[in-house]
Amino acid sequence: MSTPPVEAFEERLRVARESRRLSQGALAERAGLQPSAVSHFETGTRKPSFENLRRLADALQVSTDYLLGRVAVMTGSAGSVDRLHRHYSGLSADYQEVAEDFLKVLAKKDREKTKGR
Amino acid sequence: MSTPPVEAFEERLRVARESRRLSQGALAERAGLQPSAVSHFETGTRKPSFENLRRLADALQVSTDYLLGRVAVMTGSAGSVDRLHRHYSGLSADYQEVAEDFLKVLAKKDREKTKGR
DNA sequence: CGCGGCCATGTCAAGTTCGTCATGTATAAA
DNA sequence: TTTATACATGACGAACTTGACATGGCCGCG
Repeated sequence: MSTPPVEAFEERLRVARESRRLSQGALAERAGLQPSAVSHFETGTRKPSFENLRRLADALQVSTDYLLGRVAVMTGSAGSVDRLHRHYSGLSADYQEVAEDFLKVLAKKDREKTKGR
Repeated sequence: MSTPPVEAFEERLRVARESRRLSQGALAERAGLQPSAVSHFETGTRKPSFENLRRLADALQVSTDYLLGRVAVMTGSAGSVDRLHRHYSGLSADYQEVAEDFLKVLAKKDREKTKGR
């Protein structure tokens, strides 16, 4: 709750690039792109294609999930939830929904139970 | 040393979809795409755009890094897995046990459903 | 047999990104 | 001022992806 939420792709690309201390031109060279292309990406006038997204992520050494705004940080694996996760991630999509609904209900029940301290 | 090297995007998309037991049409519906588009992606005749890559990853609950072939495993790390975890970690200890047992049963049921490969 | 789900493949117009290049602005150093 | 760097912006045609369909093959089920 300290840093402002960097959401959009344009901002995240710029943040990642500046954290690497690269100019747009330098990043462009690393990624095999035109300097103007990088500028277009950071100003939001263009979105990178499949291939160029990969190049940007490679050149910047960041996850594409971060660039796409799918995750907050560029860290990967968790740790303590693994048992639950193992069971859950193997489920079919339909069953994942069932599992999520069930947990939601469970959480609500739990909260009610602990209502009066 | 067991699984064949799934490298290309087309294969990874297919693997991820099948692990969720979704038809191309079902995935298309979840991602808001045409069924034919999914087919094109899996046969390699098209590459998804920026936006559609995100949709596919969201619908399949996989990382875009996995789909792009940037990492070996498809760690969820976004979306419903996080939501699930949030609900789960807030539970009291005994409720966590209930949740885990439920998930185990669910996983077993799911496996039986897909007995024949 | 026919029917329906699943999938591959193709066509079409419309939209977007591509690389390339030119131009303009701003800042800083010589 | 002159020079250099960094960046924004726009135009251009080529190449690509888009959604919306259509078509056909393959298979399992009644």
